[in-house]
Amino acid sequence: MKIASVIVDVPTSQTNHTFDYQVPKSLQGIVQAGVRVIVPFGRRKVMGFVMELKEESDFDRLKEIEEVLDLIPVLTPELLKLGKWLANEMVSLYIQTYQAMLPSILKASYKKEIEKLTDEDLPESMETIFAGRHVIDYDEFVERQGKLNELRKQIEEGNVRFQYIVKGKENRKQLLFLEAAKDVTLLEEALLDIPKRAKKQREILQFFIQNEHPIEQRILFQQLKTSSSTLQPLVDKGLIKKTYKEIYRNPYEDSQITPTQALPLSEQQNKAIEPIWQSVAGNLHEIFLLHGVTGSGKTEVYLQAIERVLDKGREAIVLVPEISLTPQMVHRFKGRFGKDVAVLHSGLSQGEKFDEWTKIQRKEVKVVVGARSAIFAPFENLGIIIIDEEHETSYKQDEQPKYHAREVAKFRGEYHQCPVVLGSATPILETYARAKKGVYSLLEMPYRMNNNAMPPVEIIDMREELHAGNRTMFSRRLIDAIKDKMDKGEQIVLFLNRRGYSTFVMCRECGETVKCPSCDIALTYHKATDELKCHYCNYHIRMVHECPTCQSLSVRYFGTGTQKVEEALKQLIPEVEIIRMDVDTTRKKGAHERLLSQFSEKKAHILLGTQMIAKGLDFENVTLVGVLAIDTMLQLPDFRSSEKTFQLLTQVSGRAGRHHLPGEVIIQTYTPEHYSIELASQYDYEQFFYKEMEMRKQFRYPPYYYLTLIHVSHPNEIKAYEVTKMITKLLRKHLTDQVTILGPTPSPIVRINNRYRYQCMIKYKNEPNQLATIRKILQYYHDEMIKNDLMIQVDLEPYQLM
DNA sequence: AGCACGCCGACT
DNA sequence: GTCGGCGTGCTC
Repeated sequence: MKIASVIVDVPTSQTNHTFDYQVPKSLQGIVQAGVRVIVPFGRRKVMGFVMELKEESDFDRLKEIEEVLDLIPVLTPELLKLGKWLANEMVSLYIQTYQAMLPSILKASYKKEIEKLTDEDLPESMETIFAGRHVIDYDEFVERQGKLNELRKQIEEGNVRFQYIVKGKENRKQLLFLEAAKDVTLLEEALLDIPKRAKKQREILQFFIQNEHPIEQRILFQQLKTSSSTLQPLVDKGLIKKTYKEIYRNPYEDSQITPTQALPLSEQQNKAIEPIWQSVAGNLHEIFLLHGVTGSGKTEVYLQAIERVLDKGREAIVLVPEISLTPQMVHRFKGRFGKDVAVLHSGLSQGEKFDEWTKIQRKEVKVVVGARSAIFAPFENLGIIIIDEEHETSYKQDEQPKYHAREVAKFRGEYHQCPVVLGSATPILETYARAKKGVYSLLEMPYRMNNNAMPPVEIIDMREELHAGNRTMFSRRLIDAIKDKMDKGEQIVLFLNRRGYSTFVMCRECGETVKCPSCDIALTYHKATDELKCHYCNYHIRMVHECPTCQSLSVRYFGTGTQKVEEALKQLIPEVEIIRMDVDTTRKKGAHERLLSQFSEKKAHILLGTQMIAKGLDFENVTLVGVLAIDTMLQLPDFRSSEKTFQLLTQVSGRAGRHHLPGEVIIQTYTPEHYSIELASQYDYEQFFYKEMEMRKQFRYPPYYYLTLIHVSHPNEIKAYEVTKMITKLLRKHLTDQVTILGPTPSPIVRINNRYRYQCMIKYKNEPNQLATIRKILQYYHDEMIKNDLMIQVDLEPYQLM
């Protein structure tokens, strides 16, 4: 096996294939499929992944692999295969797909250096840049106006050398430990030789006579109140030696985790778990939909299913939406499986993620709980994959490769012959339809634990409030209910879909709204900073008080954001304590956890927030959930808007009365008759499913048809339009007449960051030519995409039509 | 992507 | 005759 085929880290379609390299003698046996290598590529050096080893190549004059970055492959044979499949399926590049499977810290970093080889002085302009150093950065050379032709001449003359440096960025965290370098008896002898007045030295030595285990230097110094000046003589005498120990960064070090035992299962839990256990026992690949209402005890089913998997010596992946990867959730898994659990989520630093990933790679853990990308955990003996809240949009990656974790889970489940469990109270229509058809096995858990009823939902028609002269954003009913709960010492969750203070700012004289100069979207007023912010790019300006168009002073706020709700509520109920949770208050690391624990310690009456409070939270003292305005969501130009509204309402409602205290839910809306709202208030998923399926059938949407969205953007609107038009034309020409091709249409937000956005959509049932055609189109526009700032993005089975 | 090669106009 | 601009094509 002297030849390796390598996917190189050059993300273009022209290099989207393997390149063969000779494995030099010194690296034979070390280079294997799945390791990262550094290879010469043209004049440069690049990182690459070894796909396979082979004896022969079609290519002569192979170059040699220069360096191997891993001793243990970072990609298992399964992941290599998966990446290949995924890249083809998603029309993305192999290298992008493989990078997406690994912690980002494993991406190579590239540097160019200039090294001075002679003791003689270089030309003066170069000497000033070198400033006495031997090696400088090429980028620094260019930045400081270094002359390239001069550099070239010096290279030719052999006075300087030009080097490409490729490095993995990863480093393992190491700590300095001390241990005895000799036998205890020898140490005792040495103790006699140490002068009496060297008191501290004797103390240190005595410590090691009594403790044979290595100790961290920092801790020893703390304990004995000494420092390295005292230690050094002992090290010099060879009595004590320094060692480095690799440790893992432990993000959960400080939190106390109480071990838990399996809870007795309810009847419905038993019924649901039995088929999963059978599938685990028989090593059968089966896809389950666990359709259980909020509070029905799905997590306990997951935990006990995993227990069986671990008993068989196999491993488990649990995916949770990023947003609900709360400390509460992590504690449940750590409580049950202790040190066998690795946790992966975006709140971790790059280094922490890498450490958790390393534990998986080394098989030091058996269970991984994580967000989307945890689906690529490098386990080799998977026994179950669980996707909780499978309808969550965060399971679809919105960058290349635009994969959905569910599809990856199916691939891995099939590969390992193990069950995949999709859990949700409100599965997305595609999933439920498949379960109904028998493609997935449907497991129903229609009741809450302890037979708690779902909290009753009251719908308040805000139009009537307006007629009755109530111009505030709170219905009289909601205010009364809030006061009532506050009197009883119970807590309230208020949900609003908008952050900021108000949704837009408009001039009453001329009706002009203040818009972002680079995006086609109204700016949002943020009171805390007195700024207008664009939520799509990071544009922000001071609040304007004079209309930019007509110079009148009638600029007013419209719409409602979380900040404004907080303020308005404090005016109505002065004694109320509110914790506000949105992107703005949780930006800082750990803020999320801090706010939640403050609320659970009853430091506030109300938890007010956006999307992020809708999911997974479980506070026993919450008895009222209020939804302030759901209508904005229903009006979104997206075929899933009804479904998303239904899901959100159901989830928010589930936050109330989860324990002993009965709960209630109040939904304020201007469209109380909409079926999503009405059926969500009755907790009737089934009814909603049939109703929504009818709509989907009528308008040719999933699950009846598959969708592909092709999104084109360019700084010039006409160009963006023309390209999109051309693409629709090409599609119509090459695809069968069974498909519907819509477009070109402007995106819901036509301009973001000064780029105009157009799109076209393909609706199809079965279109074998589709991927090949799309690939050809991308090929056709390839040059323009690089040179002309054109962007074409392909999204198969999109989640968002924006 | 990044780099060389090659062709063309400008200028010591 | 040489330098540097950008278009074209290749990288095992």
